[in-house]
Amino acid sequence: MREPSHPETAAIELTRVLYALSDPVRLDVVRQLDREGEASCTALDRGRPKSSMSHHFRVLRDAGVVRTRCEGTAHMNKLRREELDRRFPGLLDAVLARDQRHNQGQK
Amino acid sequence: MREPSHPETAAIELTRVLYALSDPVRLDVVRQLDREGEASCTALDRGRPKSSMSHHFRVLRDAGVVRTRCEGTAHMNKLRREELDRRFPGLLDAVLARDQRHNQGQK
DNA sequence: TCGTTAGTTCGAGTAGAGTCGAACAAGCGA
DNA sequence: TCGCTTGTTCGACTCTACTCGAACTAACGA
Repeated sequence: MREPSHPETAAIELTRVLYALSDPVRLDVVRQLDREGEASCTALDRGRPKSSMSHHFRVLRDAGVVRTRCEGTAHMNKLRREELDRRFPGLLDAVLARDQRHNQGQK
Repeated sequence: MREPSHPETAAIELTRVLYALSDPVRLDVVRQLDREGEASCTALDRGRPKSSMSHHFRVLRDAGVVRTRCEGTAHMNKLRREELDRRFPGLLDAVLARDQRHNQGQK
């Protein structure tokens, strides 16, 4: 299991990012990464099967939303914050900020 | 063909909006609406079949991204800008701003 | 080297999208 | 009322996603 491939910043596509973020499970993962910084796949699965999570991480990786780094047997994931901010200024802020308001104010 | 139903502002869901915007055809429609204000379905179809466009407008409507108003036989669509801005501040700006940069800088 | 742990890959099942032609419905003008 | 125009709905097709168990692979420690 060598380091998985990631798109370069310039190759990150808006529609793919939006698509990656449009799934509740993946949005949840992104939220957690935003709060907790870097985390392994298992730490973010909330009890969901490994194979399902592996699928979602792949989508997030391929879209350029997260970067995965191998550390022993664990795969550490983190948001590609700066790169995304540079490429789509304000997008992640809007998605995640809204999220917090949603969690606090509405529920 | 009475006025189609639209979700209330408070009922607009982030994941559905992101999903609606993640399709190139729909994103293109949203771009055009952003530039041109209000427009009929035909004016935005770029030669695509009516049934396909009808599908996309439905997705955009159901997600709360556009509002459709009947005017004679035509259906006029417009972005629900203010409502979206209120519910997800900065989201549409990020999506559309990036869009323009993309169109200008890259193409 | 043998487990153990952490993820990936595969395969199958199910559901949902996008595409498009054809038929339908509604409003308008002649 | 008869067309014409504009969209919607329906049905069929194809493709892709999500889900999850099972098998596999890689790294680490004892």
